[in-house]
Amino acid sequence: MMKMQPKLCRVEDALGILVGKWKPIILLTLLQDGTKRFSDLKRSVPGITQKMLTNQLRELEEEDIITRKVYPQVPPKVEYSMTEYGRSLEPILVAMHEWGTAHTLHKMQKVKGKGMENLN
Amino acid sequence: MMKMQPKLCRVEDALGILVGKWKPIILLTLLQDGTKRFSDLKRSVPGITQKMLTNQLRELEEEDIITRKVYPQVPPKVEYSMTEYGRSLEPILVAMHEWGTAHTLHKMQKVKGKGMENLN
DNA sequence: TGGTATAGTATACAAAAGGATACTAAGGAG
DNA sequence: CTCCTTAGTATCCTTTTGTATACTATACCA
Repeated sequence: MMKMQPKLCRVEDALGILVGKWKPIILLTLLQDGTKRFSDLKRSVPGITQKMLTNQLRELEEEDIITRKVYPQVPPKVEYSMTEYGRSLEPILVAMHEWGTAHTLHKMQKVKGKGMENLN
Repeated sequence: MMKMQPKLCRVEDALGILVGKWKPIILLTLLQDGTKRFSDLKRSVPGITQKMLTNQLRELEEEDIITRKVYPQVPPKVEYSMTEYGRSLEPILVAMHEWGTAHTLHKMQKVKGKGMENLN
C-alpha cells in the first residue's frame, strides 16, 4: 500500500521535468557520456531539430537539471552537463527504463494477439 | 553508471502511459482506493471534465493499465480498477512521488532566491 | 408530468507542443 | 571574396491536448 495521498501528490514535479518528446533521451545521453556540446547532442538525438534541442535544453537548464557553459570562441562552443540535482533523477529514469524493458513482452503479446485473428 | 543505451531507450514506454494532465492522479487514486466508479473518480479528481475523464480512462484501458466493468443498470454503473500490469507501475509512481517530496526544498530555495532580490 | 441520477457523446474552440525552413555572427581556409 | 563552421533566432505552420457546453437514455421518485 502506498503512503501518499493523491491530493498531496508530488508526482507531477518529476513528471513535468521528464515530459517532452526529447528530454528523456537527452538526459540519458548526458548521464552516460557526461559533458557534451550542442552539436554532439544533436548527433546523439537523431531527428531532433535545432529549435527543439535548444528549447528542451533551455527548459532543463531553467529547472536546474543541466548546466550550460559557453566558451567565448568562434565558431561557438557550448557544453552541457547534468547538475547534482539533475543526477538525482537517475533512479526514476532507471525505474522507467526497467519497466519498459520488462514489459516489452506484454506489448508484443497484444500486437501478436491482433495479428492472430487473421490466422485462425 | 547506467547500463542502458539511449538508442535502445525504453523510458518512453512508461512515460507515454503516465503522461496526460490527469493520469497520475487517476492512477494514484485507483491504487489507493481499489475499485471506483466513474462518478467517484470524478469527485476524486477535482476540476476534471467528463470528457477528459472518459478520455484518460479510455487511454489507460487501451494500454491495459485499468479495467472497465459495466453493470447493465439504470442509472448506469461502471467500475474501474487497476490491472495487474497497471499495478506494476507503482514503483515508478512511488519513485516520482519521493523525488518530488525530497526536492520541494530545492524549488523553494529558487523561489526564495528570486524574492530576496527585493529585500537586499 | 417533471425532476433526479449516472455515464457517457458531440461539437466547437483555445492553448500548447512540435516541426520546417530560413537566417545570423565571426573567424579561418582556400 | 566566398564558403565553412557552431550555436543558436525568427517566423510560420500543423498536430496534439485540453476545455466548455450542450445533449442523450432510462428508471425511479414525487
